[in-house]
This record gives sequence, C-alpha cells and structure tokens, in this order.
Amino acid sequence: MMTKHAKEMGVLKEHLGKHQLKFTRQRELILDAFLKQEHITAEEMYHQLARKDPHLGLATIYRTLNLFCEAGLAQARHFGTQTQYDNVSHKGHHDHLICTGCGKIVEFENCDIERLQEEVASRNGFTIQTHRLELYGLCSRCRH
Amino acid sequence: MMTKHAKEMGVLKEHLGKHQLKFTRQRELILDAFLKQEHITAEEMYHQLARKDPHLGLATIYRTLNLFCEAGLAQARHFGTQTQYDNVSHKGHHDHLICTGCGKIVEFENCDIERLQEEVASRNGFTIQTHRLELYGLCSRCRH
DNA sequence: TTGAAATTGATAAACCGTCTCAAAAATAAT
DNA sequence: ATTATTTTTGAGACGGTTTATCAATTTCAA
Repeated sequence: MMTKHAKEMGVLKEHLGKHQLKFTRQRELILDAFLKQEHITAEEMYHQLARKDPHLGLATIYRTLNLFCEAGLAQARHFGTQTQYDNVSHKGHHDHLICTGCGKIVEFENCDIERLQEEVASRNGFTIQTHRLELYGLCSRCRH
Repeated sequence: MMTKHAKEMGVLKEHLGKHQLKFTRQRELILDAFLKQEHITAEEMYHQLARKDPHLGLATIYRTLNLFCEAGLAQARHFGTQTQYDNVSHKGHHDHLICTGCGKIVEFENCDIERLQEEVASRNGFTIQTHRLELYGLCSRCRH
C-alpha cells in the first residue's frame, strides 16, 4: 500500500543506506506513528504501539527515536524527568513557552523571530537546518 | 567588604527568614561556590566541594540548589541528561549557532530577537525568566 | 538460497534526582 | 549559658527513565 509519509520515509531510507543500517518493519511502524504526532515520549509511543502486529519493545522505540534524531527527522528535548521527541518535519515548526512553575507548555510560532534568526546565521556564514527556541518562565497562574 | 556576595547572601537570608528556614554553613558554602559560576550541575558542584571543610553530601547540594531556585537566585534547566542550575544574577546571556558538520559553536546576542521573545511571552501571559536558543546548520566551510 | 551483518526484545544495569531517617546543628526559650 | 524545639544534614535506599547486553531473529547482498 501507498504510505502516507513518503517524503520522510525517503529521508530515513537515505540515512539508513548511508550508514549500512537496515530497513525494518519496526522502523517503518515507529516512523508512521511518530509522524502523526507533534511530539511524543518513548513511553507514550510504547503504549500506543503495544498491540500492533509485531510487538515493539521499549528499547527498540528508544533506539529508533534516537535514530530519527540522527537522521534529522526528530529532535530530543529534555523536560522534567522525560525526553520529548519533537517531529521536526511537522509543518509549521513551533517553539515552546515552558512554565517553570507547573510545567505547562505553550507552543508558538513567530515569523519575525525566524527571519532574524536567518539574518544572524547568514551574517556568520551559516545556513540553518533547524533550530530550537525555548522560553522559560512563569505562566499567569503560577506568578501569583 | 566582608563577603564577596553580600547582596545575594542577603536575598538568601531574607528568603530563609520568610520561610522559617535556617542559615547554615553548608548553604553559605554552596552559595559562594554557585555565584562564581554561570551555570553548574549538582554533580559538578559536588566534586568541586568534596574537599571543603564540612563535607557536603550530594543530597544537600541538590536540596540547596533547589532552594536557590525558590529564592530566585538560580534557575533550573534540563540540558542533556542533567539539570543545569543557572546563575540568574549573571548577566550577558548568549545564544548559540551550532555547525552540524564540524561541531563549531558560535555565540551571539541579538536584542531584536530578545524583544520579540518578550512580546510572545506577554501575549501568552508568561513572564520570562530565561531562554535557550540554538540554531543548527552548516558553517561556510562545511557547506562546500 | 545462503550467510554475513544488523536488529530485535527481554531484562539487567546505569544514571539522576528525591526520599527516609537518625544524628547533628541552629535558633528560641528559659 | 543551658535547655528545648525545630530544621538540616549525610548516607544510603529508592523510583523512574534511558542505555547496555546478548541470544535469537531478520534483513539483504551475493
């Protein structure tokens, strides 16, 4: 059947080919599930995929999500005690406002900031591939 | 001047007073060591202070750094697998341009970006305490 | 089809940070 | 000062998350 995520699947396959790694049913399943999310933890994905056809071990999920990071499809973000894996290719890249009081996360996008980032990069001779912007502070509720 | 960090020591003592907490030699030592750094992990501080007069347990260091956070002197950030405690009173925040090819890191500062960040935060009811901005890409050398 | 090489899942182990608790220290009361 | 009360400390136990180990399985090129 025709897969929904042909482009990302291609990116993965190219990365696998370049590193003598193999394309497996597990990696395909995990990528499919991953691309449906904006961000997810390994544990969450483990429970989501627990009942799928080939049973997926937690170790495999961790290994695969880390592989996605190396392939540029995902980005790891440590928050609280867990690691969030962000879907980089998710359209409309978003940044995070994180409340240091209660842990609430608000996603936002700001074109002006992105434009300035490009400016800073080119001034330094860089071409940006991706970025990470996290603002830490107190939400209105926690400030009081 | 008696102590080098009189101002911060005052902030700490005020916080202690307000919460029925006690001023101890350990808290004094840890604050002194902390204020010399821009940021530090509990583990790093543990090794730094291992040979000091009163021996400091790792648990005490964690407890005290968290206390500093509550007093507004420090700010915890999850970086990699560990928690970085940032020295809030340390000014001159800088962001990073990171080359994914050779690992080169360029530091930069951009007031316009910072201003826009404040804007985004207040629009969402947040007060920013700190932030983290990393731009990943290829430097001029690696692009060719 | 065959065989070398990589991957998988289960679980052990490592790691980080917090919790527990008896002993010690700091403050308040006498 | 001395005593009483409360908090803090350090050592190690503990819990949750992530990585390492390894035999069995799967992939893929020849």
